[in-house]
Amino acid sequence: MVVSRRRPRGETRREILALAARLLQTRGYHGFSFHHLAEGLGVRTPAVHYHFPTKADLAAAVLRRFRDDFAWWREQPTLRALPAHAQMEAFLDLEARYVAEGKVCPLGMAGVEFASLPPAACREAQALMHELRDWLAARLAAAREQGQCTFAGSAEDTALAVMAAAQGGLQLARLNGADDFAAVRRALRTALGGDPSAP
Amino acid sequence: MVVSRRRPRGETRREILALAARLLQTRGYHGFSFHHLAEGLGVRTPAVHYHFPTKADLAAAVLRRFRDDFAWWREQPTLRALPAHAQMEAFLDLEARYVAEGKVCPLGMAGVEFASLPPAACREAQALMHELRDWLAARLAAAREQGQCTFAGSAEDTALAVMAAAQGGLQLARLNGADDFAAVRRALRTALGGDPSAP
DNA sequence: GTCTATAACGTGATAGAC
DNA sequence: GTCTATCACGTTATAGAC
Repeated sequence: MVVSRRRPRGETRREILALAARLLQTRGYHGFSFHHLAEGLGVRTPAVHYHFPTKADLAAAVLRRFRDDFAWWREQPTLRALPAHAQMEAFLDLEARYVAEGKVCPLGMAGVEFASLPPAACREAQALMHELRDWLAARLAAAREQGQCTFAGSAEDTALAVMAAAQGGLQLARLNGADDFAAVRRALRTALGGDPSAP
Repeated sequence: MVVSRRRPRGETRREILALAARLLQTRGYHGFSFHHLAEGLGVRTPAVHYHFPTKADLAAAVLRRFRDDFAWWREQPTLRALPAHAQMEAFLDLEARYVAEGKVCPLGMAGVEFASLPPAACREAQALMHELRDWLAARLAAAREQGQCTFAGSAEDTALAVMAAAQGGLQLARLNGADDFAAVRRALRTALGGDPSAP
């Protein structure tokens, strides 16, 4: 016999993670509360605590899910079929979507609030950063080797610069409008020796 | 007759602004309280409220002071005597000092917490961003005209990219160590056509 | 799994003495 | 200018019923 539920099993947990991710990317860790979460989901705060005992648990889980999502995304056949430089553009497309949603990069949030973030959340953010850096550096190195890019300097330095420019660009876009992220992206394309007139 | 004070007139206000700036750049707006300020200054919280009635007032005043400091800095004769590209390097030196102090760029903090920041603070941050962007774009345009840089694309786009990379680099440095800011800076020099082996 | 109720605490802010 | 005392409120978190 099936007991009726307002949501399927595991659905509330997923919705909490999704809303918490959005709040983390728009208001920062200290800028939202369990009340924001509960209100947004149509439940009470203890329901949230049932799924994530503490706010620190929740933040770590959200960042962990960013890592999982990235690991999944980068293994997609449709992505892996693309040339290396197009894979990097696809990553910048992800960031561009954040702009449209008024969000910043989770690594930007973590960087700004690092000193006041729960330790477990810091560790997840650091792991995400390493994974993203290594992936980007590999794409950049391959793109240069295959003549799709012409940047000088090491792929590792360049990967960090691309990450920094992208997350900084998201933040500038919040201060001054989405065009500023587009401007940063144009400058990035120019600097990497690709085609600056691309979308 | 002079009444003795623990601090000279106006000194406490300055110290509050300095400590608040440091806390804003390390913990974010929602990551510090009047208690942090009072404890750090050896006073009680109402003493802070005397100088800045609300936290919103304080945040706006701190960002206003960043604007004033930048306006003063960029007019210094010793800076203005430098070639345009060296002026831009001097700006990156300022950011590098933040790295050593474990701070992020105030514009990064404002970008991340934008949606939960007091309106007056948002306006000051936006004004600072515009002033910095215009100054950087002018230096970059002059540097290219005088053959000190060789970047392609518009000076405005490039200025935004430099700002984004610098503030993103500060945040990455918090996650993974100061070397990452140095790496971003190297990549920046390479991309702008300067000498990447500079300090 | 979600609820009501409540505890325990931190925070922004004010009143009024000194 | 700074203090003590205090307030109102929001926040994280728990207990126990359903």
